[in-house]
Amino acid sequence: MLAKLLCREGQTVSTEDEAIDPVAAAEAWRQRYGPSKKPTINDVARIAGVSKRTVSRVINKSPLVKDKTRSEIGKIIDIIGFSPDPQARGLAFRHSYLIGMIYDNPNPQYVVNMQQGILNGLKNSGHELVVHPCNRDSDSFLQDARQFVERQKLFGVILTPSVSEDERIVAMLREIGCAYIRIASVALENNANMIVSNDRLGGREAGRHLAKLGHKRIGFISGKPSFRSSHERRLGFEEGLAEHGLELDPKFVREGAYTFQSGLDRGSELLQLDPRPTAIFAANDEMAAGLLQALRVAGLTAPDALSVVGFDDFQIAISVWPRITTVHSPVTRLGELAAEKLLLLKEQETPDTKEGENVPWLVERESSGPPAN
Amino acid sequence: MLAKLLCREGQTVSTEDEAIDPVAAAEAWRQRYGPSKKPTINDVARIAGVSKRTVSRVINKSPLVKDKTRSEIGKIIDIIGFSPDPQARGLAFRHSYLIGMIYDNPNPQYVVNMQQGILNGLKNSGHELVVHPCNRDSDSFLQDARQFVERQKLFGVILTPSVSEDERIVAMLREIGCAYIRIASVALENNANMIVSNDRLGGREAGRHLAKLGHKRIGFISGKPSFRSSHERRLGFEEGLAEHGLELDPKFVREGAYTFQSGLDRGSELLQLDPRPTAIFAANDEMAAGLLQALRVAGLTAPDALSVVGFDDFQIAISVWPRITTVHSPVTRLGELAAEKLLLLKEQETPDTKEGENVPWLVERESSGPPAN
DNA sequence: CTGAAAGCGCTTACAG
DNA sequence: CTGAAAGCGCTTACAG
Repeated sequence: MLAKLLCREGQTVSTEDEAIDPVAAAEAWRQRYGPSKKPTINDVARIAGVSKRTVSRVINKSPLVKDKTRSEIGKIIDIIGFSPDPQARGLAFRHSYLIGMIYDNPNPQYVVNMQQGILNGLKNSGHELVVHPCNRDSDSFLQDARQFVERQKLFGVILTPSVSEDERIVAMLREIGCAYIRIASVALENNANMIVSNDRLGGREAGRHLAKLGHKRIGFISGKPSFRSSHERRLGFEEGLAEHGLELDPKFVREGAYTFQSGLDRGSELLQLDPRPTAIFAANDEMAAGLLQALRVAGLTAPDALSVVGFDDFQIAISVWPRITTVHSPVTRLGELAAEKLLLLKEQETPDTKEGENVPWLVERESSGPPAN
Repeated sequence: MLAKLLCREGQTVSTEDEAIDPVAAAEAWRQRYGPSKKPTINDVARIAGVSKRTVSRVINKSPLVKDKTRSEIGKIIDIIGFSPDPQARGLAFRHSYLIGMIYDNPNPQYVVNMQQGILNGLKNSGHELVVHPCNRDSDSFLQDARQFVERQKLFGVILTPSVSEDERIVAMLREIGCAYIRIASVALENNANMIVSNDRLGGREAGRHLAKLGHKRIGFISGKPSFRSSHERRLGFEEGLAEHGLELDPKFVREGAYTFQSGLDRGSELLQLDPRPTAIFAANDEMAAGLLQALRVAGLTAPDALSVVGFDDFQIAISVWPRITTVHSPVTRLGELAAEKLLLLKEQETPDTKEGENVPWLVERESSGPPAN
């Protein structure tokens, strides 16, 4: 019947008791304008024979639409390939569909993995990721961040360590009403805004590992004190040692900066001690690699002269020799979770957070073994 | 005089022969609404006593504005802190102020350095960077990219290797009229759309270096054939060798994949040859590090058993031992240049490209030396 | 369950 | 050199 109607000159005809076929009308539209024309909400409304208000309702999943109307509009949208303009939508909604990632982590692999994870979590949500490195020590730090968020009217923001630990920026975000998720080694505030990587648990594994191997003189190279993760990794490490009746001797502890060079420098210092430690836990792989370099410079090798354990499990851990026993932190997964949580946050839904889901784990490699003496 | 006027109840009064002081009016506005109110073009127009059309003209640097009007409006903008909403502007202009970076390079340091460079080049331009990893082998590769560009109505796009070498995506961008800059090892099309890293020149330095050291049996580990940079590095390398009457023996050439593991695997193969090469150029640092690992596995060391040269000069080159002699490629600078060129491209200006500005250079370290035999 | 009108914050012909 | 009106593609009270 409809087929017959459509045959007349390829046009649909509507009479009082016959409805126009929306599918056919949509196909005709696509036919007429070719594949490159981008339809608007007005095109959809015209084809469907409804107001754009109604189309808007189906876009925004309002329940106040008759099922039949909804499904017809849905079909038309599919056929003509309509997708609402995020810019126009954003203008009306007073926000954009952009997620900001604000970071100051110096490790490229951390940044890229995190980005990848966030992007995974954003997939098919219609949101895009805009990246924003920052410098917490800059005078314009807060102002830069604020301008970034306000100008782009960001949908929300994901903060990674160590800027995620900065209460100033968090206060600012709250003040301007910007949704945010903080990724950090430990819960810094109520769960709704946090993704926690539980670095302490990872540090504990490192401590247990070295203790079980029989080490007694055990050293530690930290990150900068402004990095909370470094604290957590140390606390966990000490817990792991304590389980075996050991404790960290302050004279075997040095402050690094999460860089290769700091691992090399602080490592050299520790190696000059007499007696020197038989094992050292570096708070990240980059420093552990530097420590390995220090060993070489001193004419020593791991694990016979010194056991080395790192944290992160990035490529560097398996690019050096011996390969580094380290704690694996699921960075990409953290990014994914952060993105998902941010999306839920805006939907006012209560995120069903599985507590303790992210647990780092130990990866044993060749850089650690029993103590020599 | 004006001061007196302003004293009356803090209001400005205008009489026939006295103009309102726009500065004072602007300050009063800021006073009244507090620091968090975001002004719009209408606020500026109202305070200045002009139409918003005129304000729009000064925002867009139209010459058709009287100097006095322009400077007054400029002052008001500064005082009340107006900055045009990119979303609204974009809606009217039919494009956004977002730059897309489309990449498929597997090296995190490359990606992060590139991003940083692009961001540097975008600074204070009012544009933001949205990142978009892609997979050239995916069926939806082209469609994904197209949707990304069209949905966000991107201002322009920066393509990095190897996706920058994909003619399909470039054709698509041209078809939909999206401005783009391709970053690549060699000019792939007319200069206006290219930033060239001249990898061949870098490869030549590597070749000269090993030739000068006296090596004769020289090997090469390439990247995947789909990476143009690998070709260029090899061609340059052969040029450098040729200058000294040497050429690459095919039996010392292996195909890697720019990864540590491929450097390890292909390196092991080359080391089993008899006689084995006395020097190997790996087309990137990651593979050179893998090659060093292969040496260790074989009970050999660099540079006495084998000289190793890499390419990139990333952190890995100085994290391993011996530190890798390599070719430095100014990735961050390339990103910066790409961003600047893209901005100029849209302004219809002819970019004044300094040809051959980006020249990679050799960095000598401990992994290379004279041949043993 | 649906629609006509106004508005988000800008710009662009068109007049003057 | 400047302005009133319409428009970019959406959404939101407000009616019905």
